[in-house]
Amino acid sequence: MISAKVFLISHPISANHSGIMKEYNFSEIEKKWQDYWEKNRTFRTHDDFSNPNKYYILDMFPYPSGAGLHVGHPEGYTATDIVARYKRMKGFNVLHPMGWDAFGLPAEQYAIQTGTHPAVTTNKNCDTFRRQIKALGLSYDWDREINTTDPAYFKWTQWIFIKLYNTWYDHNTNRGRDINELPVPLDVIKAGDEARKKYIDSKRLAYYDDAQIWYCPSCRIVCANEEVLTDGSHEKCGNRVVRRNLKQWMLRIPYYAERLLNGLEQLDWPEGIKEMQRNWIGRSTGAEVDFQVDGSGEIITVYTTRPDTLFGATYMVLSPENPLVGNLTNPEQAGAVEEYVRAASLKSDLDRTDLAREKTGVFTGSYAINPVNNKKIPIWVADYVLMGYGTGAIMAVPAHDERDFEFAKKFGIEIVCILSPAVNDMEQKRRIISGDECWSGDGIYINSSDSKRGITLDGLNVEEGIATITRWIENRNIGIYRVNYKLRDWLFSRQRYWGEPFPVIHWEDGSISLLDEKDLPLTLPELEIYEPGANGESPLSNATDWLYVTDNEGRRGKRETNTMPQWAGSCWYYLRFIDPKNEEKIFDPEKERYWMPVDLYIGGAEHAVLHLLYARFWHKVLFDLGIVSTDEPFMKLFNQGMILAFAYETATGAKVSSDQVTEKDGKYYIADTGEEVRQIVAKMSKSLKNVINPDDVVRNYGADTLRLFEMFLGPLEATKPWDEKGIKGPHNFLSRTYRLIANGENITGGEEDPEILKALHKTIRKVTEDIEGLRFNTAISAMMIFLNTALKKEKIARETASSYIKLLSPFAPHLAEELWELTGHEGTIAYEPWPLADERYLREEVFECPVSVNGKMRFKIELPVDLPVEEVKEIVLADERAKKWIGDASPKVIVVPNRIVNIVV
RNA sequence: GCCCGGAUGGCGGAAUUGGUAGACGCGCUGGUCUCAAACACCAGUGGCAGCAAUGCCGUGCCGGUUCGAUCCCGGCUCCGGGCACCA
Repeated sequence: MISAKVFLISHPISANHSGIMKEYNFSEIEKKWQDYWEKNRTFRTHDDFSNPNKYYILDMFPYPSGAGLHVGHPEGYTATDIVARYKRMKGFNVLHPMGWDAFGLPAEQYAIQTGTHPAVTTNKNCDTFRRQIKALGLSYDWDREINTTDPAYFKWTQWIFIKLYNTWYDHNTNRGRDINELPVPLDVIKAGDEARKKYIDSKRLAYYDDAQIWYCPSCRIVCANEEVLTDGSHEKCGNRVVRRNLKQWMLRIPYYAERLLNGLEQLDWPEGIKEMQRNWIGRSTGAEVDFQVDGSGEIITVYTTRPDTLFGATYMVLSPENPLVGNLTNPEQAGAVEEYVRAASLKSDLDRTDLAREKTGVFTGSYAINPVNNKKIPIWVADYVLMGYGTGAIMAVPAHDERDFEFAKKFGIEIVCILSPAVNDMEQKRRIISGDECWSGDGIYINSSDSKRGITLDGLNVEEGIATITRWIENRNIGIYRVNYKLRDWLFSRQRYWGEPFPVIHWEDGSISLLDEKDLPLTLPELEIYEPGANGESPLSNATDWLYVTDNEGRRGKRETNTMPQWAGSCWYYLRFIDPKNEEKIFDPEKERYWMPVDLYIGGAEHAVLHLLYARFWHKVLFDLGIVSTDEPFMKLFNQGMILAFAYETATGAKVSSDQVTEKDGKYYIADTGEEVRQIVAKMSKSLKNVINPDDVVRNYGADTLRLFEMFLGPLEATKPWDEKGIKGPHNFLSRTYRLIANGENITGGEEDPEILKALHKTIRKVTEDIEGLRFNTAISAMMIFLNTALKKEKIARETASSYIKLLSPFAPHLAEELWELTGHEGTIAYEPWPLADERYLREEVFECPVSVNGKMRFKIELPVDLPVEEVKEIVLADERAKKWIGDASPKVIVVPNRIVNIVV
């Protein structure tokens, strides 16, 4: 011992065995290879149609915010990059592009405050994002970079808008068609040109109309239904939205509801996302039923999913906005109804989504006739019925609908139970039948027959009842089977400067025309003031030079001053990546046929409904018009989970900025006051000051470590907390890898140790399977296990090292390139063939068979693989350790071949 | 309220979907190196009892099916996400 110490002291450098050891200098390595890739354009994608194996892998492109990247971005980008690099090594022609969804409010807000043109801000932000992304070593083909704010790009966004305008939906063939092919009914033609134009406009997928829409006074912008949260606030700014009537561009997405719904089935998407889209589309089936109004010629048509409960309909409700309200209100009730309707319109402005939601309503004084039994039922007005869904009127069945029940109870309206419920609880059954409790489940009809009208439901169950009554209604011509959707027209304009201008002119005679394709793009004018008007005018209304136009005949017109919402650019960007520089066409159809559809699309779940539904809608329209070759754009979708970060709050729940907190003995305190705070995990946000910037991580540990760490954190889809303490693990793994392989002395030329060989092939198999399944955390763990095995041996054959470097290369590409070079290879590793697992090395002859007694593992015994069951039993029962548990009993033995033996005593 | 997820050591998470629970990593403990520390390296590490061999307990809770349950079934609790007067 003593002499050894003396020896070591006298040779301090050799303290780390094997002489001079090169250290893992990640900054140098990463810089070197990023320069190499850039210089050699290593990841440029060629439209090589001769390779039938193409793989289009796409990230949801980011909005380049001023704050730059946070560590959530690299998570998805690293995942796609691993797959892209892996697929290249598998011989696929890979399309893996990146671009910027760069229209948006923040740049415009900044322009309002500072007068800086949004394009300037945007370009600066794009530069930052590009620099940060390049520092991560992501293998994008930068020659295909696109930017939605580039006129060369939004020219085609405008072009698609013109296509939407010139398309109608043929419900017979269920596809969109050119507006010139729209058959116009004879009576419309007879009614003249004006009527004909009106008819055609009523069929276009894009239309301009007065609509009651949500308006955010704080942002001075209209919002799509989807952008308004349940509590009536604007999802962007959190302020209250109000109802307004404004002329706006709308898209008739509901025409595609059925196709958008059915199309989901063929898609390899997370079930949850598909379910959210289904819910959003909100298909329901039922019937429209006509009710005569007593003593008047009026008819109220209602939509109901439960026509089978007609016998239980004891009143009707009109939405306050329903145009029939005026006609159906009798003079005695007029005051009360007017007051209610007025209050409701105010309420919809201020408090439409009142949480208390006590049912309110007022009687019109009129009655309707229930067609199944001729009974007179009162007609009410109540705001729990919405004008925008169904027909804006309902038949109310309080016995079998919770909302109607609540309303009827409050206003003392009759409750007639017509369905004996399928419940065992006799007391509950009694309550339901007597109308003291509501029942919306299945059961057997009672009181639901009328011999005069030839309708009998009694004795049937709900399913049979719905079918029977629907037939009866249709035969009697008082209604019709109907499919309904929650999905509404999509409000497609915003009162903003920084968006795509509509290629639209409004003429003084009230007509609208769209620009010619050859006049695209219509670019934005230069402005001094970016602020929108207080009444919802877009800032573009100030651009007088740009705004006014005169045609050849001297007719004067005004350009559309609204711009498109941010969704427009992201609705089709994946198509432009295919042929991003094409000036003649949106893209070359041959290239489109080769590259589409997107094989794998990765992004955050926050776009589950909006972006993904809109993009699918546009895609289907383009498909119907023969512009794209596939019906769906994104075959496989995967959502990466959010990365959360630690944040701190006081005992009262007040949030404390992370930079003010210090840790001591596992507890957290505010540095200045010493007050103890609690550590929580929360979304990264500026206000909590818990945003992690990837630049810092790259500087301290390197991009390869960051990539590995983000992937090692847990399953890609999981929400995970960012805890930088753990980053040492992946970093160590990389430096240990470097130490093993960069050290020439460890690399041998000859035969490989059988144990390492076996470990290698197991690793190849595991890593390959895990990349295919997007399970990067376990792939990394498999490589760590391999490294541990190899390090124990301190020697590794060159061939083995090469295979291992290849496995590592999609995850830690810089280090892999460096090691590839150090082990004597030339050029990039990016296109080297992916290693194959050789079954020969994977086959086992013996295995450690666990033996359990009564289901509890007791000991292990080495057994040959595939030993016949009887022999296994014999060997196991003969074992001393087994005898200890069995004693004198004669046990039952269950043998699961090559897996486990269970002795039952 | 409804619809989707989820709950496993001190922590992030594994587990071939009915067959050895806790891989891998962090952290922690001990050791080597160091004047010392950091780094690195080696060993250990679910809890309880025991010097130990070993035994008992253990995958949010209660119950069930099974030779055997983290996994399947029934009933809850809590957490995350989405939707919400959609007739």
